[in-house]
Amino acid sequence: MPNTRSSHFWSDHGPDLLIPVPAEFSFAENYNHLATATNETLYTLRGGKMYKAIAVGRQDTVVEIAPYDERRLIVRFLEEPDADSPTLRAGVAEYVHDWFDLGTDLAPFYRMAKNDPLLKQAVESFYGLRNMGIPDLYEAVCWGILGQQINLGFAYTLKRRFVESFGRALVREGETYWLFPTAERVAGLTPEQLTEAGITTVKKCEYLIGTARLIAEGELTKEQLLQAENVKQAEKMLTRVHGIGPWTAHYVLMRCLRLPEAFPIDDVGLHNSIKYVLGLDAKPTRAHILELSAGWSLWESYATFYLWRILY
DNA sequence: TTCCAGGTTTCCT
DNA sequence: AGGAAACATGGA
Repeated sequence: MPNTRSSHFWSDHGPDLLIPVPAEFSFAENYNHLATATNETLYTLRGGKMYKAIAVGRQDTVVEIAPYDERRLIVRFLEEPDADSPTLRAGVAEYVHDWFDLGTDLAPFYRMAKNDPLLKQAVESFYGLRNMGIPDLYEAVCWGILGQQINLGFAYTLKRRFVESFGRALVREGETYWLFPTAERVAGLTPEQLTEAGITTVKKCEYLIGTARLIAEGELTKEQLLQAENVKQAEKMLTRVHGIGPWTAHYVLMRCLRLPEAFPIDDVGLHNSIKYVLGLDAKPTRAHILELSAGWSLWESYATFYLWRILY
């Protein structure tokens, strides 16, 4: 978490914000990564720029994100009367910082990966790609649940139905931008309301509501998870929740809490990527993956993220 | 029709 | 603790 008390890590540029990026950063690689998502609801790519609705406290806003120079991003507010609000500006800057994972120094990862047979090609091809995350805990949990045991295309369809039924639409400059449904909103829904909205898998509906209640009641928070002694304990805090198994737990720890050693080892996409890179006839066994990843210590999440990227 | 998809729960030694 | 079986839905 960047320090925003004594001095901003970002700076004002008229009504816009300038946000510094690390050396190991490529706007184009991150843009191309976002572009691989088909049917995405929660951001828009247009003319080399990213557009995203962001909630800061009770305030909703929409921003445009683009490269400013080699070392900075520029963030422009779209039709935002409160663009001079310090809390809104700080909140947006922190969100962007978190979304792009700008606080991680990737140099050690690249030093390790350039000698790793599985990662070598990926880190060359996608140099500057960050683990673009899901800062909101409920959104991260939902995306994990929605993605369980179905193909990714259908998962995006379910997410779109969920967001467009229970999220909030913001219209700016003639375009619509969506905010993910809040846990507070979904906590008050019934499974029937979700199935009627097109979430055809009943179990997922129950899980989406159950986790919404926990999070809305403050019984599952990012702060609690970050206080865990280690990844094993954080995993346990998550897997005791109905609908969250080992895969979803590590997915959330990787994309939201950003534990570097989070490792969704049972992930089918990871298996397919390893199979592809090594030219295997069949998907690797768990033991084989443990062997291949022995040198990834504290970079398991980034290794997984880069291997996923290969598949698209 | 069969198989698989960014798994989880339940039940069983 | 660790493994097998049941589970649900859409797309290729």
